[in-house]
Amino acid sequence: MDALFAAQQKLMPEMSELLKKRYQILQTISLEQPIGRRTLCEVAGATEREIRKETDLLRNQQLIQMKTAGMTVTSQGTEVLDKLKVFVREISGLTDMEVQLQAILGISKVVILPQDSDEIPAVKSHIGKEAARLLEGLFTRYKKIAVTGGSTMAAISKELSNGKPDRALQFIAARGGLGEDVLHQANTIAAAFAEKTGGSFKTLYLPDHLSAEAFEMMMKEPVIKEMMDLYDQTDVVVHGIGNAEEMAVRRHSSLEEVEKIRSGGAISEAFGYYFDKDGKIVYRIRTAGIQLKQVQKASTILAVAGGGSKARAILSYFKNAPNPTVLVTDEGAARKIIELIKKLEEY
Amino acid sequence: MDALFAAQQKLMPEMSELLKKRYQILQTISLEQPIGRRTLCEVAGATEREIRKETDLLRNQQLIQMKTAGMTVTSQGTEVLDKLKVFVREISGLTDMEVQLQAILGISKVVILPQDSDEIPAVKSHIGKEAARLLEGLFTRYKKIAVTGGSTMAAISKELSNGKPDRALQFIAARGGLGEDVLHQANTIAAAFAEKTGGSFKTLYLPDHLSAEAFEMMMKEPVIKEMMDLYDQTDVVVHGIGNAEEMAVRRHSSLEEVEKIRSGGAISEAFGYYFDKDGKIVYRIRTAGIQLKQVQKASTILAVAGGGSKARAILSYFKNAPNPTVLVTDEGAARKIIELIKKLEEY
DNA sequence: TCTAGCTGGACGTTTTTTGTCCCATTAAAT
DNA sequence: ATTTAATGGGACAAAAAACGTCCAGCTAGA
Repeated sequence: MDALFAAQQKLMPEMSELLKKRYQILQTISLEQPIGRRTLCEVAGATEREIRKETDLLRNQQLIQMKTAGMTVTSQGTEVLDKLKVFVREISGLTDMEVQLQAILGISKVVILPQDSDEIPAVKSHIGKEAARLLEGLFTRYKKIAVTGGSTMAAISKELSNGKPDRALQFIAARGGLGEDVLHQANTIAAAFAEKTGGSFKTLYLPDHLSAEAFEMMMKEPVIKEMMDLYDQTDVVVHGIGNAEEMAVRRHSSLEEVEKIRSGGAISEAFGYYFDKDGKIVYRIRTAGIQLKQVQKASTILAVAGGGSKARAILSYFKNAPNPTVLVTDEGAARKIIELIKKLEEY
Repeated sequence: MDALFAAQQKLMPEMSELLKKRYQILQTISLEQPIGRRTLCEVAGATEREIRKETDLLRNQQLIQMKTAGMTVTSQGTEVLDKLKVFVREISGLTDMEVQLQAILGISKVVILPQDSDEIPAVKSHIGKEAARLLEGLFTRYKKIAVTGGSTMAAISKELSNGKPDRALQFIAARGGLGEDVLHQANTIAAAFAEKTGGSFKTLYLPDHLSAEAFEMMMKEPVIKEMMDLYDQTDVVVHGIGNAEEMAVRRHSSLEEVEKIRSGGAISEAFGYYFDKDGKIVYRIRTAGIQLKQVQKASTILAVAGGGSKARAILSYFKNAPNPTVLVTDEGAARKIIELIKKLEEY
């Protein structure tokens, strides 16, 4: 970092935290605008008084404006956001952590966003936005994109900008699961991606859990076979990473399954596969969906997951993750991962 | 200024004041070390609590250390002072003001130091230090230096660093006045300069006010004549600028003299000359001392004066000041001068 | 027309800051 | 050797600021 900034922080140590806090608030407003005070409190994880104090200041500084519909960021505000982006990352030590994580996880690129999405819901949007930007950067080269479900994936779809539509883009639901909340399943996400980008989408309506016979039968259906072929041609895979047990519960897995997952020591889950602490596959849902081999064949894989609670899962999944994977995560998860690694090294 | 800093200040407007305050405290400690809390309060013009709060912070930041003898600046502290020097000047708008003043006063160089020496006594030391540094820069080229009296000049002598002694340096008392406080008269100052730099000094012990006859008589004395010759060879003149009336009072001038000064509309005083608002000479003390013509012949002239109360005097003196003059002043005086000029322009 | 969500005002209750002592200690001066 | 004047640190009541929390009035959109 610049020596001048170092000196500045030496003389004003409180500056760092203050800057981060205000930046985060301003950024959240920018993302959710127009947004009211109360709503902002919840989404930014702060008390009403605090939000009020800061937003009053931001208004006096002409960085935001307050209308009856809610608060909006002014042009000056977006400019400030833009100018300070790198700086905030720097003083949060995010750049350093990104390099560390790249080494730890053995992948070529990690993007870390400030704060912890477990504590501050708005961080999920920030992650979504960053992932959306990265994904958009791939659109010119790659057109066949497989997407999974989950709230993180939903956040990405929200942040995809409706730029010039690209009809060639094709979003493929990576799994046919109906176990989850409709808004967060792969099918819905694929549709949302397609709508935002002007592309098309392919869905797969099949329950996650099928008996062996039913499964075999279905796989012979032309509609399903077609999807299987698409998976083979996939250029990009975008997926979240979940905690094994949480996912099992959310999917209403049978007791038998839960037992397998538990006894196998499963920690993480991604596109229907359960991994243990060494990244070995413990169990996979018998479902129509993308296969691990097919994922590994993709040119680029975008793994998106944030929050301290996801740290162990991320670490587990990346033990054997394909090399071209890019991870988008947040500070909370990143710090926890580094902490876990340090503890491991001590023993 | 850098766009990044502008954005930073937009988001944290309180930063600017805070930085200036802490910097000033740290700088004062650096200048007066070792210094105790109480003493620092007086010299920095702040309450005990405030000083205490800030010094506690500075200590936690390892910029100063507290011993029983007083507070001292650590090596980190001096480094921070050094790094932030330009920055503090920038955010105080001093650089801008310097350019403005150069134009207003019609001279080539102005140096402005933060704060107002009327309010904060320590600022006088800062002015002294800056003037001392400038003067030291001239030592290699110029050896014959005429100095006047006054508390400002005394401040310079205090801040002259005892670097490698230069026996060739010669400090000449510009006037022989005995009217003032001994510590602040030209003779004492010349001696102090010489002691700090390892040079020699020439003094002139003659009362300021002499009858015409006595004056003529004395001028024929060889000791005096020698001084007069020295004035002709002077390379550098360092002088303060005073308020006319204040000086008259301090010098215990006769009623007759005071009347002349008053009726002439004298505003400023420098090396025994009194100037009115247009820079015209209203009166001069009949004394053995450097002549205005001799001052004008010098290669460099260093005028040093600070504090809002000196603004009018500075403006008055510089109406006709020699071009190669360099002015060292403070923010208080500078702002007041610019304010006065603005008012003048309005009418 | 109605309702949900927005801002701005208000106010009692903490929490922090502030002003002001005194005290033991130490280094210098007598 | 003794005094003196300065130092940092501790303490505490008073003042000020910050905080949590409510309500009123308004506006945009359903």
